[in-house]
Amino acid sequence: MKQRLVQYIGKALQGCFDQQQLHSGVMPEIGLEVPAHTEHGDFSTNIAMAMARAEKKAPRKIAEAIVAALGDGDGMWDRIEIAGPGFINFYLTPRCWFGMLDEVYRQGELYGRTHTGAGRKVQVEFVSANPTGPLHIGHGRGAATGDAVAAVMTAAGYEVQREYYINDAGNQMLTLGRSLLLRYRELLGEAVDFPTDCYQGVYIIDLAREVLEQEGERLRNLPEDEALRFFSEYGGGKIRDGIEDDLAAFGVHFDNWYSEQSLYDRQEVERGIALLQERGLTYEKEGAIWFRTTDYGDDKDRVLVRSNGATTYFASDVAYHKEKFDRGFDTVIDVWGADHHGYVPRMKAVLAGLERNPQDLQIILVQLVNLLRDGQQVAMSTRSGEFVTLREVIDEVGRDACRFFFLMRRSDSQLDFDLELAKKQSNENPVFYVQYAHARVCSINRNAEEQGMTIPGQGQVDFDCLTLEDELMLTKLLSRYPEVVDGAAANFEPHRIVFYLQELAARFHSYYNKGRVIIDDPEVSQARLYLINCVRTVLHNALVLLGVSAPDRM
RNA sequence: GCGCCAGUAGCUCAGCUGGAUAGAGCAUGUGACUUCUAAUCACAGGGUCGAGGGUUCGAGUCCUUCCUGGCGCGCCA
Repeated sequence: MKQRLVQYIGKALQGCFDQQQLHSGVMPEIGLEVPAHTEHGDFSTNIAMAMARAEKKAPRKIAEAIVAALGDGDGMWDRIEIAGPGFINFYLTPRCWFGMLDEVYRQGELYGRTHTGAGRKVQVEFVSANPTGPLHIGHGRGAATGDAVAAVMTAAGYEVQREYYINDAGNQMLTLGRSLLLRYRELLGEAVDFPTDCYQGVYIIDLAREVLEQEGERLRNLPEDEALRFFSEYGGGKIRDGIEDDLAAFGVHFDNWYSEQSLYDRQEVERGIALLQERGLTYEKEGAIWFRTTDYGDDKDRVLVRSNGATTYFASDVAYHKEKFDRGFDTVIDVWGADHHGYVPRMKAVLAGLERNPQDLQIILVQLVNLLRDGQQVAMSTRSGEFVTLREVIDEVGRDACRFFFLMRRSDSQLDFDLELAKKQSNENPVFYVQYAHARVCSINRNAEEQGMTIPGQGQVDFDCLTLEDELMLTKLLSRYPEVVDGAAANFEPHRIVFYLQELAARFHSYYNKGRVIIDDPEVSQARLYLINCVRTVLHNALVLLGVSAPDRM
């Protein structure tokens, strides 16, 4: 709809230039928006004002010329008005709007897909929690956000891959192994002094017990390094599997699990460092190798190789991101906890060092989650091992509520997650509100079928039967859905889908309460059924993007 | 000290990349179930958009200086 209008305006502008009505000859970008107030029409453009400077002419004069050139639009609009300082407002015909319902019907589950991404390859890397413990609630928000961003971008026509980066190299795996080994010995009755820098959580003890049951006491007499290797690998693998299970329970599935260790095994880390060295972006100081990230806006240079010869986490990140682009992605998106925001400048510097546009890497920072129960904060501390796991929250409040809550706010604002509220089956809970709208349509469908009616298809209804203001409003809202998807994709903001859903559900509930869909007049009933099933389609499609189910009854 | 993010109704938050009279949910108050699901709806009150200055036809949105809160500033991962 919007696109068609933009084309008309473009044509009119060209006409004005050709006929010397306007002189600057510069085709401006045509901004078309839905005005906040319905009195200002269905669409509004500010181009006359935007052109005022170049044309050296009053905006309203320019608007008049454009409007004159627009003609009648083949019945697309009732009227066009020039308003305020020079807005051009379009009032489209109901017939034109209701035609959009056929689009929704025809495309069905595909309605809302666009070609904006033009098949460009995008990778979304998210969660990427260390395999040293189970996922907690904060990871859940990252998972919901990353998955929804990937879904939204897929809908917008990008080719998207979901990737999980496993930090399975370095000290932490040894620490995990040591933690397990010590707990194992403890279970065998040894007196163990469990260090504070080991992982404190009870899941470590559970894992150690598992090992004991499977392997017996034989590991006790293994040489230390051999035992450590066993426990590291065993623990890392088990915890990784657990993470994968938890994510599956959350409805999140990755296309690829990428091992950090594999970068070392394939000498990618060395290659990455060498590449930066060849380009003269590094130097040696005090026995360490530094990357001059300050050249690209970072506030300090960063170490790649420590004076003891060990590479840093940053070094493998250089290799990892280099390798991502080698795999042919046009855009790479990293979803990080907001506490890592200090790493953004150095990662952007990596892009510059790789001679890529820093814009090709987008970093979504997800703020921390404040877990509440009845308004009281739930204390959490990863260190002490006292934290609420994602699995516990899914089990308690359900996957739908959990996902919806995580996506209700823009990701860079902090989120209060109240367990009691998320569980409540009441009007305080926005998840059910939206799902209920979907279930209601299904319920009406069942009712209609019981009365011997069939749900109408395209061409089987007379739009002239849709005479109510609410019916027109609903239709307009449905027609905006693809733009909402585009906007959410372009800005990496899945919460826009949530807000749209709430608005659509509200409009539908309101419509439902004002009158009945099925009335004595079969033609009107048919038209209304057609409309509300378009609503159902869009509710369903949008919920799917968020990973939330669309139930048929509640 | 430096940097990043935030500050909008009593509370939690939107605000479509600078547009017209700043919105929603919750909470509060009143009303609607012999009617396709009341997990719903209708109506009402509620604002110095943290503060000051600037940019322009026009600022919640951009620049700047303060104030407040969160986070980050390792040859850790």
